Amino acid sequence: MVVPVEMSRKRPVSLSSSLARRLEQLILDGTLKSGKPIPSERQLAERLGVSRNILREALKELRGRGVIDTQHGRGSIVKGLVPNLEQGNALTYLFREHPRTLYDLLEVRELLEGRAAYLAADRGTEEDFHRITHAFEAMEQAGQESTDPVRSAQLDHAFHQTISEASHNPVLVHTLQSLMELMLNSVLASVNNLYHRETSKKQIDRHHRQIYNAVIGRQPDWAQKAATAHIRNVRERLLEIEQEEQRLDRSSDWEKLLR
Amino acid sequence: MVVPVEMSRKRPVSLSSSLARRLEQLILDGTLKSGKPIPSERQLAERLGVSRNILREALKELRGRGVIDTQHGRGSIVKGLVPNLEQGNALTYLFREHPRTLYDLLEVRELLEGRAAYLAADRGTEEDFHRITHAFEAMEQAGQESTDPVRSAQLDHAFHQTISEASHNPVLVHTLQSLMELMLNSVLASVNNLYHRETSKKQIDRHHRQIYNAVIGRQPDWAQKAATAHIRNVRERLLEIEQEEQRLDRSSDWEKLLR
DNA sequence: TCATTTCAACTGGTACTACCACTTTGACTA
DNA sequence: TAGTCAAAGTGGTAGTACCAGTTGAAATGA
Repeated sequence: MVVPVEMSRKRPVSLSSSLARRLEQLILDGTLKSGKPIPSERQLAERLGVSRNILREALKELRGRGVIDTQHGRGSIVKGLVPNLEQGNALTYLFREHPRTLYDLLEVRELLEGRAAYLAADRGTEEDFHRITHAFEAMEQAGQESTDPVRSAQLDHAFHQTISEASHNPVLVHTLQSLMELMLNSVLASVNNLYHRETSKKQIDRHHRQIYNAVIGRQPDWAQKAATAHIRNVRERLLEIEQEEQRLDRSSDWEKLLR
Repeated sequence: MVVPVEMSRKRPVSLSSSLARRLEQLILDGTLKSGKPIPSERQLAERLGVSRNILREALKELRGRGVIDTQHGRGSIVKGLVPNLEQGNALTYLFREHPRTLYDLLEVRELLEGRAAYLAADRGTEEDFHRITHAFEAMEQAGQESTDPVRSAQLDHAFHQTISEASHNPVLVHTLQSLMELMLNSVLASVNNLYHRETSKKQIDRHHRQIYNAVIGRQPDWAQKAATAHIRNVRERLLEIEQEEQRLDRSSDWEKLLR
């Protein structure tokens, strides 16, 4: 009921403003995910222990700043923060023209995933670990039952994303997300090839298990090492695949795939 | 073939938002003069024929846009209109109100700059080194002559950018660029503070020289170590500055109490 | 059976009232 | 004269009631 408001600002912070702040923090932490709807005003107001009036003022503030989008009768959705990181245009062009950029991307991703795993092991909460476990088990189970490469890629992505979110670094999360979207949008087909090869699949599964155990076991250094090794492995595999394909079809499978 | 123009206006404008517009118009017309107080909420609400709730939401919008300034128990005054046009991006606010995000960003930047320096030392061409040298010398020279913090920041940025470009990883370059734009647009003032402090400046110059020498000398590991240390140092300095500013805020509160 | 209509239960938008917290002012007191 | 303090003004919150779009599932029609 009574919500303590701590502050050290010049002027006393109004409840509605600090509310807006709290909501933003929730978005940054990933509790409220970009693109997803947020609870209704009545629910939120009750859950946060404030009147709907004041909750509305807070939402108004977020809305004015473009953080959320609201429609009468439907609800509000998170529009996402850090829009400047939508690097779509410039880089999608690059991918079309120079497929090798994929390895450059994986080079960056290797760094970021490693750091994310480190931080996740270091400052992830029990709830984070719960989500990670859930994603991991879903991935393992699907790996035994189904052979659908698309689903595998999705679960893979989900697993890595839960880990990055456990890092509690929103900039890291959003950057990785941007890179992943870029990758999935442009070269999904090639990535899927990985899951068709038994040797690759086994290796990937082993890496995933290493990452998972290290994070859950709160072993930051191991987690980082496992994650970087994982991405590096993916990168090398893709390189092999590409060379193979080039041998088979000199004239570019790539461009067809990327178009 | 004539297409009604206003068909795209699917969403009705909420009363509170249009109210905010009307109030802004009143300010533009001079009815509400800059610096002067505006009528109380109760008066305004009655005069405009709306509920006080909705009037408050409108004021909240103006307040969020920096058009008016409100104090509990006193009232609201017009701060002036059109303060900053490009303020639109939520990031400016985000970084101002959530300083932690800045450290999150620098945490990511530390990784990327380190890797960029490593790669630059490893696979940079002579031409790259030429550009880096050019940028480095310009920075050093300006450091002795001028004390313009803005120019210093620009040259600093240019130096780091030439290095990242020497990494020949476009994804890395682009990601770093995005992060830098984010930072410069939002917290330029704070960053500039760094160049005002002699001790900071000396330390920064030393780090830059270390990075430069390591890259030019083709010492990837040293380059990486120097670059990460550099960014980490910046991060810690900014933390100090922020804490200082918070102390200043509190002391100014004391003055107010004594007066 | 399938397409259509209808309606109930959501959602956000607006109004009104009562009260709390802060600031200013000025009359009253010491 | 200097200090006290209470009233009246201000913005801040809470709560209720109702209006207005949206949705989806049950009821209806062909």
